[in-house]
Amino acid sequence: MKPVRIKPKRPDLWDEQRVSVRTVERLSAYRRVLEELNGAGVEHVYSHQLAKSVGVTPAQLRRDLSHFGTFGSTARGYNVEALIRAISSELGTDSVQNVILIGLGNLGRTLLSYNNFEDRGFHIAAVFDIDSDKCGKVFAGRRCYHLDELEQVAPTLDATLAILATRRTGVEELITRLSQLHINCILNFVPKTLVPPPGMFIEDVDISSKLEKLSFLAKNVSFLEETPELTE
Amino acid sequence: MKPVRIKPKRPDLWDEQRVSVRTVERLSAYRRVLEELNGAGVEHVYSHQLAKSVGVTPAQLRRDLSHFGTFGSTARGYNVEALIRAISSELGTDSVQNVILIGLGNLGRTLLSYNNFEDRGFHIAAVFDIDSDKCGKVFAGRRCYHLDELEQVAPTLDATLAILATRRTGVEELITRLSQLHINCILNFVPKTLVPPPGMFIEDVDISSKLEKLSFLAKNVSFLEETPELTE
DNA sequence: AGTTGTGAAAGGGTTCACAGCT
DNA sequence: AGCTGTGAACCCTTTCACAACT
Repeated sequence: MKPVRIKPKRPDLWDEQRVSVRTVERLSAYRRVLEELNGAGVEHVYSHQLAKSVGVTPAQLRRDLSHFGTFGSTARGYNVEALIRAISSELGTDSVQNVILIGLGNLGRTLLSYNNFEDRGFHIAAVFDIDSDKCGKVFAGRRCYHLDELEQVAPTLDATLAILATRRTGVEELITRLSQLHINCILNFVPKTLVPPPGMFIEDVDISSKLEKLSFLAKNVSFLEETPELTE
Repeated sequence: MKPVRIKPKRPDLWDEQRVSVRTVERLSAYRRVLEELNGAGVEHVYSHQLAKSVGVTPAQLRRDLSHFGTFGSTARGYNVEALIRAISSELGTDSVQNVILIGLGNLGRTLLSYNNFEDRGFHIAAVFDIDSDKCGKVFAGRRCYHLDELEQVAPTLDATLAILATRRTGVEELITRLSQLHINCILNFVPKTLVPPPGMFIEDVDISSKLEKLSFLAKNVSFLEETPELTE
């Protein structure tokens, strides 16, 4: 997996700054635990505490954060609220982003009423489907448009993210249309392997694939890693 | 991420055989595309064709497969059906596995009626919830039990996999109970970071985290990798 | 005492490139 | 001609270990 070059928000990091995608994924995990700590009234946390909760090594946590700046203070660790703000800023979730949802079947409706998105800085602004019975109606506070209206409605929403929860037929054309609308980030629930056009990111959510992974692990139990013996 | 030592199903691979978790994840992707090819009547496929459909390099595909045996034939490539069988066997999905589902809210019901599981070798055999209104009733052909009955019912089902789709409260105790029932593989939809007890695997499905990753990528567009120029 | 941030080393994963084969 | 499987090289990621600091 190739690293991503990050934009030099901080001038002192200009030249060769690269961040691994794995680091970005862990950022989410850190923030989630930090939110829990914040809710519990914790103000400061050490890298070994946070690392243990997330399931990584303290060194990894410190290295991950070091790509984006210096957030810790010696002997007091990290300020929880400040670190939440810093990570949110990096992830781009410090202000709410509009997302469009395509496909209003069982899964689509479940996603619509899934509060976790709003908590984490994403707002499903509009829904599209091909079923004319659904179009024009309002689901969980969001109006459903016909997919044919995508080109008219989407540009008014200032969305760069789309969630795909349709059937398998016609997904490729849909990807092309989204690409033309400059909606370049796709969260894809359709169980079909898609080759993204240049400049587009497709993130697959394949639940069966995760089950397959677990199934493999269950069969091949002998682990290399011993218990890391992290002390609190 | 540490590699996993695989059991020596083939004696010729006994000694130090290790497989990366990433390799296992790609196995799912290969199989999915192979099923599509099989459905289209394709009998043989070259590594560069299959690799392109999946979005990996041909070398990577060949290396991944080489961990499990020799499946290709020079000048004819891979037999699609044989490779499907081989991968299924490695993943443990060559026969149907029972899975239990805990939590019958919106998400749980969506998962229950999600056909893709059955197609890929998994069968949700029973459902558990704490809502007494649901208990005793049948949802999408599966009887719903009260969570209190978990210890009585689960052992009769021969399940090693569980899907968690409950609320956040009480998940930790649930994990402990599952561990005691030797259900060691958990697909977790609860947006809470859980530290698995020894011997247990927890695979998180955190949709918001995927959106955060996409959000980061959208902000940091400048990519290192150029288009790989794979010729068909 | 105990912490963070980071060079340097170690470890793991991917790609190259080619021998051997059809 | 063109393919697979694989040693070896390369690259990326993680971990170690310590200087600087409180």
